[in-house]
Amino acid sequence: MNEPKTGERSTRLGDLEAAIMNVIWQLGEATVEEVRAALQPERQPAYTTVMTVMSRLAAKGVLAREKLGRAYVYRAAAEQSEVAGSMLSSLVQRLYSGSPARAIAHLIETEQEVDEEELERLESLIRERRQRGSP
Amino acid sequence: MNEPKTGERSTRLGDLEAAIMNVIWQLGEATVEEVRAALQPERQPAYTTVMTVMSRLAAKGVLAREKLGRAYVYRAAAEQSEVAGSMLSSLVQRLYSGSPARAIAHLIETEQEVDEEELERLESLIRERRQRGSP
DNA sequence: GGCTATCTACTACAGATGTAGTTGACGAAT
DNA sequence: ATTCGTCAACTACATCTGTAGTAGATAGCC
Repeated sequence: MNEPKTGERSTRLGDLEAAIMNVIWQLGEATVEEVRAALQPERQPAYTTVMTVMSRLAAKGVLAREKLGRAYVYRAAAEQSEVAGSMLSSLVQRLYSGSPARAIAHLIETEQEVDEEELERLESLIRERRQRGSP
Repeated sequence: MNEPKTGERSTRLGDLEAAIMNVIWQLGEATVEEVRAALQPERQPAYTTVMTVMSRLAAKGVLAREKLGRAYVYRAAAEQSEVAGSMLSSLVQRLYSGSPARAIAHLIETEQEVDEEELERLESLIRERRQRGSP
């Protein structure tokens, strides 16, 4: 007696769940075993653990599954940008109370993996944003 | 029998916890009742709920408390930038697998509260970052 | 000095998540 | 067909978080 479908639940993902979704987004589709193998070596949960979590993700509607032979093949039912975006926005909302600038600043300042190319891309995004104006 | 102190636990905060920390960071210090009053009107949990969560935050070392008269006065034991930063980094790590640029892009593109002034500030941060080079 | 308001401490419980074992079905190998 | 490996389903349990009631201490009021 609840609605499972079309909406977007809060889509709050835990650590393992996020890690699994990441694998799926990267591989396009994968079986439980493939996901398990693709997880960080440090984090190699039991097969059944991965399966349980993936089932739950499917139940939540974030993953879709299809029986292929004996095993299920899982695909993402929600886009990375959608899920990640909503979680990111929500975190910014909660921790930076609606001031994303500080969050962005933190990322620019502290994250390692930002190379020149990306800096340029960000600059052009800023220009675009400015163009768009701030109503 | 575990070590509570100097380290930084994962400092993973839930929704209510984050909301409470936000109030504390803004007010500097506050009692349970003050925090409760300062929470969004939509979200007005019972007094005891706020107290329980604040006690837990104190136990985690994110809040410090001091008895003032009959009530405790709570202060932050961790800085906003520290906690928020680590949670943000961890989320980016988990959901953008170490590619913060996409996360930043998302924020620049979708968040409402980014005004001209902030855009400029971000640009100068990017310039600084470039200066620093990418080791 | 009781009555009442205000606080903290203790206790409880539900939902989400991580973790994993057990069981049973099914298909392959011999 | 017997055995073995693979997989899903079910079950279980621990931890974290949100939520809140109850009990007990205490201070101020009359």
